[in-house]
Amino acid sequence: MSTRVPQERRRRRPTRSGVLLSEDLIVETALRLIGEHGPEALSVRRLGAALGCDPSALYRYFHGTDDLVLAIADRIIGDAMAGFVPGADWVASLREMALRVRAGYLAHPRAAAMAAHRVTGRKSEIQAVGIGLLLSAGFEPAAAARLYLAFIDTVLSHAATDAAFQALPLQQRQADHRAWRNVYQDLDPVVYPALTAVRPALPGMADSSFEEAVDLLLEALAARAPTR
Amino acid sequence: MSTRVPQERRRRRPTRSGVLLSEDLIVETALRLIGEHGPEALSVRRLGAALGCDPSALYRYFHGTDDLVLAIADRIIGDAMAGFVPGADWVASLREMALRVRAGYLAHPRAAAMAAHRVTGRKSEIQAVGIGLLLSAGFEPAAAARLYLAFIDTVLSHAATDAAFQALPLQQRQADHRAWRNVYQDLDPVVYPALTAVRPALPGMADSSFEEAVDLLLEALAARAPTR
DNA sequence: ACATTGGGTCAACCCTGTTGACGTAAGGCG
DNA sequence: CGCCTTACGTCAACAGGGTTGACCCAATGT
Repeated sequence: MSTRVPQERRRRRPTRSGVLLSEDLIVETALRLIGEHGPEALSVRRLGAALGCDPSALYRYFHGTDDLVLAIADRIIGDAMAGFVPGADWVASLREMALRVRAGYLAHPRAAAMAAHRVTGRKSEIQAVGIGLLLSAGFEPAAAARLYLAFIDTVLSHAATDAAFQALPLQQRQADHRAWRNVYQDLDPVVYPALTAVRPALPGMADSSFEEAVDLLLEALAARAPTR
Repeated sequence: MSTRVPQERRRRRPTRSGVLLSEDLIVETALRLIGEHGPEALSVRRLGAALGCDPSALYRYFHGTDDLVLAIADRIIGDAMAGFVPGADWVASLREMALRVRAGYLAHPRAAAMAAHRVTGRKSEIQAVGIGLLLSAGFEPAAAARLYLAFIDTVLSHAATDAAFQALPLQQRQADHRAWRNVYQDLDPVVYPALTAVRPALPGMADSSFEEAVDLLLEALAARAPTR
C-alpha cells in the first residue's frame, strides 16, 4: 500500500499552527508544492514548513522520503483511473486505459517523473482489469497475462518518459531540443544519405510518440487475437 | 554533447595525489563508484575522494551534477552501440538495436536509472541509423521518422524502467514483488473472476516484458511496411 | 626567462534526511 | 469527573550533500 505506517490513527493533535495533519493532507500538500515550485522543491523540511508543522512530524506518517514518494505515485494513478469502466471493445478499452495513465502522469509531470518507476498497489489494480480484457479477446490465460504485462509496462514506461521530459526545467528542455536538431545538421550527408531526405519531415520535440506507440501495440495485439 | 565545459584543455596539472584528471577518467570513476556502491554513492565529494582530488576540481570539467549525469548517460549508450552495423534485414537490425540499448542500460543499472530520461547526443546518433532502416523498408520519409521515433522512444523508456527496477535496493525490489502478489491474493474472485483463472500463469517479477514488447512493435511495423 | 592563466585546493555557506529525547494533550477507562 | 497511558508534535543535533569565491602554483606560449 501507499502508507508504510498503517496503524489506525486516533489521538489527533493540532499542530502548533492549528493544522490537523493527515496522510491525505500531506500528500496533497506535497503535490501542490511540486506543482508550484518544481520537483526539487519537495523536501521534508519544506513540506513541513508548507504544512505548518515540524519536519520530523512527517515521520509519524511515512517511514521516509521513499514512502512519501510511493504515496504520491499511488495518488496520481488512483486519480487517473477513477471512474474507469472497461467497455465491450477490448482494444478501445485498452487504449483508454493507456491514455488515462498518460493523462494522469502529465497532470503532475514532476511528481510522476519522480515516482513513476516504483511499483505500487494502485498500478497492480490496473492489471486486474487489463488481463480481463485480453481474456475476453480470446487469449489463453498465460498469453493474456504475458501480453498484458508487456502492454502496460510499455505504457507506464513511455508515459513516465513523457512526464520526465515535461518535468525538466524549460532551459534544459530547450537544450535537449537543440541537441536533437544539431545532430541532423552536423551529420555528414555522405555517411547518412537517408537522413537528408527525412530532415524536413522530422517531428518537433514537442510532439510525443506515445499515441503512435500505443496504436502499434494494439495493432499487434489485435492481429494476434485468436477470435476475430 | 556530454561535456558542458567544452574548452580545449591544455595546462594539465597533476592532482595532489599525482593523478591526471580528465573527463574520461572522471566518468569512468563515477561508473565504477555507482557500480560498486550503488547510485546514492555518487556524490561530488565521494567522487573527488575516489579520484584523489578536491571535490571542487570536478567543476572545472562539468558545470554541475546534472552535466556529469548526462556525460554518464552518453557513455553508457555509446558503449552499448559501439561496433553496431545495420544488416540487410531491417526487422532484425531494429531488434538488435533494441537489445543493445537494453543491455547497455542493464550493464550499469543504477547509472542508467539515474540518467535514462535525459536526451543526449549519443541517443540522437542512434536515430540516424534507425530511420535509415525504416526507409529501406519502403516507408515514406515522414512515416519512417514518425514510426521510428515511436519505436525508439518506447525501447528507451522500457529499458530505463527495467534498469530502474534493477537499481532498486534488494529490499525494495522484494517489497515491490510482494505488492504484486498480494494484489492477486487479496482480490475478490467475484469481482475479478478472470484473474483467478490466470493466477497460476502469472509471470514472475524477475522476468521483464521487454522482449515481448519489442516483438509486438516489430510485428506492427512489419505489417504496416509497404513492400513485403 | 618571463608573463599568462588553467586548474587544483581550501574554507565556507546553506541545504538535505533522519533520529532520539522530551513533553503535552487527547482519549479510554474507572 | 479525573487519572494514566500513549500518540504525536516539537526541539536539537548529526552527518552528509552541492556549490562557490579566493587563493596560488605551475605549465605553457612567447
